[in-house]
Formats: sequence, structure tokens, C-alpha cells
Amino acid sequence: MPRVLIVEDDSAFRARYTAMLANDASFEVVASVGTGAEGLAMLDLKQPDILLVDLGLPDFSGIEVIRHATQTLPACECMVVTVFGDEEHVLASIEAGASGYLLKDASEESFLAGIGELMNGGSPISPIIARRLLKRFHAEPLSPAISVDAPDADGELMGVALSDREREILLLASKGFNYPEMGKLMGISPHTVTSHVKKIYRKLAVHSRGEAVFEANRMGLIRTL
Amino acid sequence: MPRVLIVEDDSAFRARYTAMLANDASFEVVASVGTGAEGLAMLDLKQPDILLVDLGLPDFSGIEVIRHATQTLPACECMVVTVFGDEEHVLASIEAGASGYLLKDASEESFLAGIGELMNGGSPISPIIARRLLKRFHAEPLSPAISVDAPDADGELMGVALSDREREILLLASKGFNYPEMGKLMGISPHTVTSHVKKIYRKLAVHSRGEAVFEANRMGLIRTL
DNA sequence: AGGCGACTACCACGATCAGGGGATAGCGGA
DNA sequence: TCCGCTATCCCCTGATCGTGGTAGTCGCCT
Repeated sequence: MPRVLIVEDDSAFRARYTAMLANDASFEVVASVGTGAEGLAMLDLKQPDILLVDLGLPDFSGIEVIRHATQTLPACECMVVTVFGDEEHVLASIEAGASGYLLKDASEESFLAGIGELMNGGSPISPIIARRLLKRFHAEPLSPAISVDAPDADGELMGVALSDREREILLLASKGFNYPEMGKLMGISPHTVTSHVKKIYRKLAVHSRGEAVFEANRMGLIRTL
Repeated sequence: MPRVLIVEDDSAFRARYTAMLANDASFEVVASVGTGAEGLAMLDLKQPDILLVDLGLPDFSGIEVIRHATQTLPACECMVVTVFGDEEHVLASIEAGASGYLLKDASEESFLAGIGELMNGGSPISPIIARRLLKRFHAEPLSPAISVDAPDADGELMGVALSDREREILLLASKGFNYPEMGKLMGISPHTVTSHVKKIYRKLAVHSRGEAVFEANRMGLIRTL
């Protein structure tokens, strides 16, 4: 059963969310707090599966809570429930790792449905918010093949030097993308991706993605950003 | 009253959509066609406020219909209703100018609600689709600006607690061993190894060895020794 | 001119993995 | 004592990967 943490400063809303979820037998509210500090503490303590968080907290932004959640609890799904629909808040939340974004005027049904979607690997997003995201997409069209030639002053300890393209692919592989996805993201054919991967394997003397990522990390070839 | 054009090749679905909208007094279906060519013609002829379009049309892709709509009827809102949930179709639709994207398994209520949202300036998007868009957002920083700022003293090694056995397996995976090899090295069945791996994936919220090794490294769960 | 490496692209095969079930047992805390 | 967690084992399926080829274009260096 999904374990939910609620972080919301408005006690009326907090009570409402808590009651809603308590009513639904398919969720368990493990904690319900009103400040960011308490939220961080509860994240560590309860390790919830779902985080419901308001952005306008008294001590600091809910964004910080989201960031902490995604960094320490990768399996935790973060849903923003707020009144802020402006682009700044939305983008900041998404970048921090939020998987859902509902406005506070959402109905009870859509609220519960949203949490259900979250658990099913979906991202419930209020249509108004979604519109902003789409706008953002149009502003930044696909960026295929951006080869950034860094000054490359890196301190290579070993004699292994990966090309820019290879490093790029290694980074994507470390994020779990498969060949077609990498190809799409880089604007090249999946076949080409496999070619690069084969070359990477030979250079690093490895035979799997896990090994490649491990070695690359060890040798400082990819940064954990 | 919003005037709706439906372009859908499956006659059963077309009838269903048409009936739904006809039932609702707040919409008017101005045309309901089954091919892309007819769709383009109707766009010019009827100049609808809303376009409901399927992607899998017999003559050409619904994407073309969307593109034509956004180029000739800027005020027309385009909603994709399709079975295709893959990234390619989604992104292509968005770039062509779609403002909504519902999967065909959507309920009647969410369908009508979606059209309402569309008219209110929102973008109804099926949660599964939204998740892909968010993923895409996170993948954006492909330009590897290798700014190695490590002020990060890293106080939290906690958060995700892998068991000893899980850590052990993660370490072996990072060295490129496969399931039978790990099993032999640890004196357990390969099946047991897969069980542990599945649990690791859930805890780290990842879906591949490469991703798991990367995350574990990032979080300091395994040491490069 | 020739060589070499990077980048691109494609085919095909068997091996491996991911993820969905379900089941049993032990151990520690509530 | 019961519950929860870990660890163990097994089944299944379709998707993905690893790896062997081949081959064209480009740019750089000798």
C-alpha cells in the first residue's frame, strides 16, 4: 500500500487531504506536517512512496522538499499541490523532480485519481499547467546533435580518451535510456548508437553498460552533475 | 458554441465521439470524417474551433492534419486522441501544434472534460503521456557543460537503505557480471539474484543496470575502492 | 596520397535482461 | 505472538543488449 507524506502549511487543506486519503483504503498517510523542515525530517524518517507538497511553505519553498525527496528517495513520487500556476514555479518544480502538478482547485475525484496515476507511472498535470509546459516545448525545439567541444583540459589519469560523442552516450546510458531513445535524443540512428557503444566497450575494456558506467565513474569520465 | 471537427478512421470510435459530443449541448459537431484528406478539406471548409484527430489515419498521419490546422486556423485547438503513447508520436504531435493528447482508453467523462479544458485554455494530457514529456524535460541538458563544481560536502549518505546483499549484488553488477556468475560467486541461485536486482531497481527507481550503477555511485552507495 | 580515427548507418544472431507473477523460511521489533 | 523485512527459490514473457560483421564520409596528420 502506497505510503503518503503530506507537507502543507494551510491546516484546512492539510486536514482535507489527510481525510481524503484516510478515507481511501488504498493509501496510508504516514505523516502530515506544515513546514518544510518537518517535511524533510519526515522524508528521512518515514521514507514515503508519495510526497504531496505545497510550494508556499512558511520556512522555505516546497521545491527544496521535492529536491531532497528525489535525491534521497528515488522511488518516491512527488506531487505538487499548489495555487501557483506561473511558469517559474512550474518549471522549478519539474526540474526539482516533481512527477505531478495539480492546482488546489482540483476536485476530490481528480485529486485521488491523480495519486492513482502517479503510482501507475503517470504524471497527472492540471491542464492549465500542461499548457505552459507545451508552450515551453515550442520555445525550445529539439536540439539534435549539439557537440560541445570543451577545452578538454581534463586531467586524464589514464590513457583512455573518450570522444565527446562517446561521453554523451555514456551519460545517457547511465540514465537508463535504451538505444532507440538515445538515438532520438541525439538525432542519430539507433544503429549508430550501438556503434558508439561498441567502441566505448573496447576503449574501456568492458562488456556491459553497468561495467561501463562504473568504470567511467571511477575514471572521472562522466560527472554525476 | 464551439464547433468541433472529428477526424478518425475507426468508424466505431468516430461514432462514439460524435454521439458523445452531440449529446452534450455545449458542442456542435460540424463534420466527422475518416481520412486525412477529408480532414484537411473540412478544416478549410468548416473552420472549426476544435479538432479531434486520430494519428493513425489510412492516407497519412494525423500530424499533417494538425499542422495544417495550426497553420491555417490559429484559433483552432487540436486534440490528439490515439492509441499511440510512444515518445515519437507524442513529440511530433506537440511540435505540430497539438494542445491536448488523450489516449483512447480515456473515459467518457475525462474525454468531455478534456474538451472543456481545451476551450478554457488548458491542455488535457493523459498522465502517461505527461510522464514522457517530463522525462524529456529532464533529458534536455544534453549539452555537457562540464562544470565541475563540487562544493557538495555531502552530508547525507542515508535515505535509500540497501541491504548488504543488495549492495553486494550492485557491486558485482557494476563489474559486469551476469546473473549466473553473480549467483555462483555468492553461492546462491541465479533466480535469487534477479529477485535482489528487482528490489534494487524498485528502491532506486531505475530500470537498468547502467542506471542503477550510476545512481548508486551518485548516492555513495557503492565505493569505487 | 595514404592512413587513421571519429561519426554515421545497417544486418543478424543468440544471450541476457526487465518485470510480472508466486512461494517458503527466518529473524527482529511491536 | 503477529507483522514486516530480508533472503531465498521458481515460473513466465517479450524486450533489450552484446557482438560479429560491412561500409560510406569527413577531417587530421604524416
